[in-house]
Amino acid sequence: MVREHIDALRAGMRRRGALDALSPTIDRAVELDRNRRDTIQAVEERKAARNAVTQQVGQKKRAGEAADDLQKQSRDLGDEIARLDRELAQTEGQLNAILLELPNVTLDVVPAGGEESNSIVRTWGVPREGASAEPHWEVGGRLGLIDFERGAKISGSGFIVFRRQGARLVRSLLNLMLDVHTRDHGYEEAWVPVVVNRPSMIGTAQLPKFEEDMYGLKDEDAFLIPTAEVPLTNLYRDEVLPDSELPKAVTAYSSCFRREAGAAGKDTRGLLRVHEFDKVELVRFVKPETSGEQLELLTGHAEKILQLLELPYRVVRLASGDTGFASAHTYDLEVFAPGVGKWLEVSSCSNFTDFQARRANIRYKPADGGKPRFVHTLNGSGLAFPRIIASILEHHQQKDGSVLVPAALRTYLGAERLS
RNA sequence: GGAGAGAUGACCGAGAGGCUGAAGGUACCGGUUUGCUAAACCGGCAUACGUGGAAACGCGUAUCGAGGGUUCGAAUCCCUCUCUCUCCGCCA
Repeated sequence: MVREHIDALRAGMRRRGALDALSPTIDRAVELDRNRRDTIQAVEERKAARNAVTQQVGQKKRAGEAADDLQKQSRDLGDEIARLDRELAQTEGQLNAILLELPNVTLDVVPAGGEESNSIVRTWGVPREGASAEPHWEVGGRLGLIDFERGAKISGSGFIVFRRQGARLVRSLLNLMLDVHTRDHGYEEAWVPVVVNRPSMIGTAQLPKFEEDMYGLKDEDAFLIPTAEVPLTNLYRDEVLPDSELPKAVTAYSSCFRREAGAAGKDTRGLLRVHEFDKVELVRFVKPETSGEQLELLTGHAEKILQLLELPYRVVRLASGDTGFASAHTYDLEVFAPGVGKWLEVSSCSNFTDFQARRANIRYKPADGGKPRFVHTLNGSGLAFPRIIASILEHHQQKDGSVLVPAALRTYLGAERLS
């Protein structure tokens, strides 16, 4: 597959600004592929020969004759086959390892370049003046909604305890989001494990490249999920979906776990970057030719929540170099937090094209009866809680120090104000 | 955690070292016939990789949960693992 798209692959890596780094790797892949096919031919030739000899042995034995010479011939071929098979396994292992390290090729709508080439696609709402706003860690602490100290005590830095109305706010967000996505946006609700095995992590491309970002289990080859994208997408790993079920949309709330190794000190204050957080995730399995429009749809679903929460936000199209490893096209949703004076990423909506589907082997059977094809997968947060909570505490805070609860959340929260 | 049973094509289910990519059935697709529905009959019906071909398709290899072993030869024998089921224990 790589063989046929080698030029597109090179161009894609160039747009990510990664061609220099990956060019030798790609050359190596081409070489390994050549090597693999040569070895396959050699080994299969010998297997065919052995099968023929072996059959003759059978005939002779049945006829009551000896077949010592043929048996020796077969044994010799067997030795050669064993050697070539080992060689083949090694080549395929190396090739596979390389392919797992190559990022997805971004779509044509995605500009080349790094972060500086990101573009704001649209904005919604009006950011509030920063001067009047208190940072969320102060609001949260003052109102007794967030207990940073005890979170650090019982688990470590970057673990949060929400209390009283703060805890209920988390529960309210979870219910609001799942209700809207299932009722208005047509998602099937799922509740998924937060522990997944290695094949699942490889399927959605967290592994092998990002193992150090993950919490691994000590006694088993399993991991805590960094996002519900992993269990949701892997729901259909190694399966063939009927055409009629596409597009398939699933959503789940889950805790998410990230080691955030190497991120120390950068935007880590308060709720901005934590090791465990809550999120409602949206995942779609779609036909390849529809994935472009499906990304717009999915992004709209996530935006809807921000609108209901009455938080000003902007939609940013990421440039190739800033687009995640597995993604071909990503919109980041950024919400404004006036207390910290920053736009915070609360959702990353991505079209993975067939990148994850190939790794996870997720296919569909076309209605015309053709061969199964890889689906396209998409996902996005809808939404991640901590930064949403930060923004709510900062954007909706009132002069008297209380926080006005957005109308959509009031019945869930059972209050109009956090105070 | 302990003891036992099992895993074969979309599904059910035979096979117990060579003649088995795999009987038979169901489902599905095409056809024949019967004035409808139904039935009967005939035919088709796996995937991946390699290779040849413009293509139709041909050839080769592999695949009976996964991986290893025994053997000239493994769906069939042996080992390990995974999963499912039953019983016991423990447990929210």
